[in-house]
Amino acid sequence: MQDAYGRPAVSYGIFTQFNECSMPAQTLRQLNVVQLRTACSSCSVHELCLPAGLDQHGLEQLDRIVNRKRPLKRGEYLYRAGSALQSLYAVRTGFLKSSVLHDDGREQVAGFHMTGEMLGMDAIGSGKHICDAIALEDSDVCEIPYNELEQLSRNIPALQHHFHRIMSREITRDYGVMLLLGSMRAEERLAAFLLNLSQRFASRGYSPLRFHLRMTREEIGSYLGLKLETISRAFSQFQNEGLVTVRNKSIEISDLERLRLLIGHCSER
Amino acid sequence: MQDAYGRPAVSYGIFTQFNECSMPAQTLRQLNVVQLRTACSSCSVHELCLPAGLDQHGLEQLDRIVNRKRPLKRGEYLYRAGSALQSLYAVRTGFLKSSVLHDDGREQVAGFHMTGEMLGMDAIGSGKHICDAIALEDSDVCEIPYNELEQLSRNIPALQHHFHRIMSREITRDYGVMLLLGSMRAEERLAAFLLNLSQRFASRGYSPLRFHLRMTREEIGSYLGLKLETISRAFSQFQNEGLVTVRNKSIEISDLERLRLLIGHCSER
DNA sequence: CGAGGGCGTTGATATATATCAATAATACCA
DNA sequence: TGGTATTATTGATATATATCAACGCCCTCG
Repeated sequence: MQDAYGRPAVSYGIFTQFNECSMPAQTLRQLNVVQLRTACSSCSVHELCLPAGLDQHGLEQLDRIVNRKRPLKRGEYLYRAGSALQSLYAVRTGFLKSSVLHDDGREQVAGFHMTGEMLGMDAIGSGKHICDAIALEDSDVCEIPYNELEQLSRNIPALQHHFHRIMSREITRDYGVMLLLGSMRAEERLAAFLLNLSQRFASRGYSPLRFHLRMTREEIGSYLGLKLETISRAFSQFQNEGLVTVRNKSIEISDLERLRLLIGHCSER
Repeated sequence: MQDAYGRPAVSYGIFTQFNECSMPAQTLRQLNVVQLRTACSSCSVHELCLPAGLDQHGLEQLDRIVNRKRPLKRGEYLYRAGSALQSLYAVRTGFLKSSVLHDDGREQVAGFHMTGEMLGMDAIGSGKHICDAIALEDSDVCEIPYNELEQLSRNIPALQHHFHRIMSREITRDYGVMLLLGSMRAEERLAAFLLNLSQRFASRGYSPLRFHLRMTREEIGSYLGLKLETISRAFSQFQNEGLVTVRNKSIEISDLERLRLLIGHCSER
């Protein structure tokens, strides 16, 4: 097995097998499922929205059950913890977070979701969502009614398998986060986080070295099990060491390799 | 949403909806899938091995693809990270752990698995297991060839749905662990862990108040993102406060309610 | 029965990160 | 446009947990 973040062999990003896509989001935004599939058949920015391996007929069937949701404004909820499962969602454009809430008010960000990624699978077990999903910027999602997906995937083995893979990768990602939370120190965690984002941006055709954070330091901290001040300090530290140039939410990775090396060599812990 | 561990509304145990079963493991051990289902139809110690809602015919079909594996001795591997996905596994009797490995040698226990729980779902995404699964005591598992399960679940909607629920609950559990690792202090984590075990033992008909830990302090620590000394100290602390009586691996919970209250009231963090 | 190794406990100390606090930069909104 | 709230940075200090170390208890196995 390979190391946590940034290394291709094991991907802890939710859906990190996006390696071949270089279609700009601008274009993606316009297309429906079938069009997308057609336009970019080797591209997998379509974990479910347009699964690999579906034939034309399958795609049309899938397209029929997928609805375009009204776009979300920044800060709007896609769903809330406790609400009944109706649909799974795939991010078309934008950026969302999932957060789990304690009853004592503590919040833990469980994941960030970007174009092509699915969310909502946590609700299948109990029929209710266990976390809030909130748009971190204006976002556009498509909605896949869960019952219909189940039914359709009974008829389309490739869809069924693809769906299982998506669920499984979410589990894989979660294990990666556990590893991160359970055994990495602050700087390692942040490095891993940046590398993961970098990779996810890259596979969507964006620069892996320059990107814009959509979340606050506090949200990063929550995700990484750290306080916002610690995130801030770690960023400053990276900047001092010439690893990264940080200006608010703009990130430029100056030395990807050293950032990678940092993980696992920061200390023994 | 409810609190993390020990509260019924949200269950972070892998498969914690076992509430109605009171059949001793001794009996369970003898039975095959169909027999079990018949013997204990309201009992769900059978996340997959005998899914709720399957009719007799469905059960027979399922039973046909499920193989009994040769029993595992303590310390034996059920599978290793990197090995190809062949089957998913359900614990018949015994106790296992899953652990994820860094390349730098760090190990993180990602979960403990007891009777009726499934493991191996992490491998569906990539076709390879991403963690090691190791028996912590002599164990007996049944093996469900993954391809056949997929195929069968296309014909049996109840099985399909049940399988999805299992995957989803694993995700739910993982979110709970993230919450724990990301926002709880040492004593809260250990309390949550004990309450979770308590609940899982209870739903299998064992005492929720007295049980035997199958794992070492080090393994608990790894799971909870803490060092073994910290686990040891937290146990001692609980004992001093009259919450728990600890004698090596035997645990007796003396004050379940206070143990519950400890979570979220330990500090603000 | 006795030796040895793994496992667990406990103490002293070190250290990473949280907390508290002040200030600065930025974004948002009237 | 300016004012205010949010977000980010940085410093000083506190604290939780890790680390290092010693010891004792089992359990196993010769």
